[in-house]
Amino acid sequence: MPGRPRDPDLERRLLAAAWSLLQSRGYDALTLTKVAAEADAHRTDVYRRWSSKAQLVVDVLAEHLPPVSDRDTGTLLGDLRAVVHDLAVSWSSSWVDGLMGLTADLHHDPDAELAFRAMAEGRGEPLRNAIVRATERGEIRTPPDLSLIGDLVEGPMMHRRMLGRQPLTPDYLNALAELAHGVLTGTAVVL
Amino acid sequence: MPGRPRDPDLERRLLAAAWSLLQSRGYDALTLTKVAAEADAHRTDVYRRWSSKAQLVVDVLAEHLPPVSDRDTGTLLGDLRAVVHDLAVSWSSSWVDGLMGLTADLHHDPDAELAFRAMAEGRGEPLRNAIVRATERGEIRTPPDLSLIGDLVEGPMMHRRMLGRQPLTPDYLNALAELAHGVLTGTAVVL
DNA sequence: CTCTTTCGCTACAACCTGTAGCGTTAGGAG
DNA sequence: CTCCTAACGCTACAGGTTGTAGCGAAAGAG
Repeated sequence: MPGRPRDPDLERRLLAAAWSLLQSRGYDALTLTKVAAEADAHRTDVYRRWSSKAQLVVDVLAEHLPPVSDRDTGTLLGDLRAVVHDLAVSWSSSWVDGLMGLTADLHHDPDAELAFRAMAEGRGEPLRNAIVRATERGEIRTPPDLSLIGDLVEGPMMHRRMLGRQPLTPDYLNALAELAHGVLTGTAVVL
Repeated sequence: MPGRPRDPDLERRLLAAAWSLLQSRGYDALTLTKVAAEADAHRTDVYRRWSSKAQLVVDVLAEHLPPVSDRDTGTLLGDLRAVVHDLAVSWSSSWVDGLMGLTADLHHDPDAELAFRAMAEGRGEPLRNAIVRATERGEIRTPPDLSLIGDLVEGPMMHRRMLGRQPLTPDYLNALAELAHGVLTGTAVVL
């Protein structure tokens, strides 16, 4: 390919600047103008790489989101507790405030939405794997509706953080894990 | 109070214009400039009444959100189904897309956030009342964590609509109602 | 060495926001 | 009926963001 190659350092600086601004000011206050300024670059450099603020932020999140563990604890309940805990770390971060703004933008940005969904999908894999393991172990009889379970695990914490703006306490997360466990195994849930 | 009284018709026109724009274009595309234009008024008229776009939209929503029924069906499960169904109507509306943008703005708008929370709080009352009735009926032994139950009922549908962007089917809603019923009564949930 | 693409930089039109200021007007207070 | 005050109609401004365009200069690929 002829032509001057892209400067990888410039890209790195822009991503770092975006991440920094995302943490300190939040998504809404994050501006491509400010990103460029913080990266000591030009606004046009940002537009040359990302077609929108949402695209940029999705890339930034994919790079910095704390991972969801996928280790086998030996029991379904243990796995669920691990997954719930790791998801809660992300939902407890200060920048989740901005997640609302991001998902709002995704509605007019099909490409960014696709990238975002791919990322979200990947973060749901540990939960699905835990269910597969539990099924092989015999802890689960009938195969569950994975989509519903996903909503069930992440939905309440999303609701609590975004609308209720309350913290996710260990007790709360434990209740969530036991709830999912009860639903998956068909046993009574005692909270 | 001396002085020229406010024009109630002007207020009505502005609210109607905002509601119209909110439905057709969504929250993000809604602009105080456009609201004023659509209402055949001046931008300053909007600023004189609401201090921000979020405040205006909260007022609009309070006026137009479909209500949540609070009637006694005779059984906890029936009440839960009714409440879940009514909540789902709101979460299925097209403008929920804009809810993300609104809640994003609420973060820098304490007054609007307060008004929004008051509204959200009110919409949670039918659920709480249903639990009270079920407790008096003897369907519920130990008083549940109302906050958790609220997250449990509304969280999954919020998650499904906002992140998954999937529809809320009758089966899905029924599963949600039975889930809440199982948790409240301490019985096994069979989905 | 040449050619192509990126880069640095400036500039532009378009839009929205929030505030200010001005006469004008309507209606309550007296 | 006459004040007097606040709302109204309207214009204007400063500040910010967006997206795009264009240019010469630089850096590698071929």
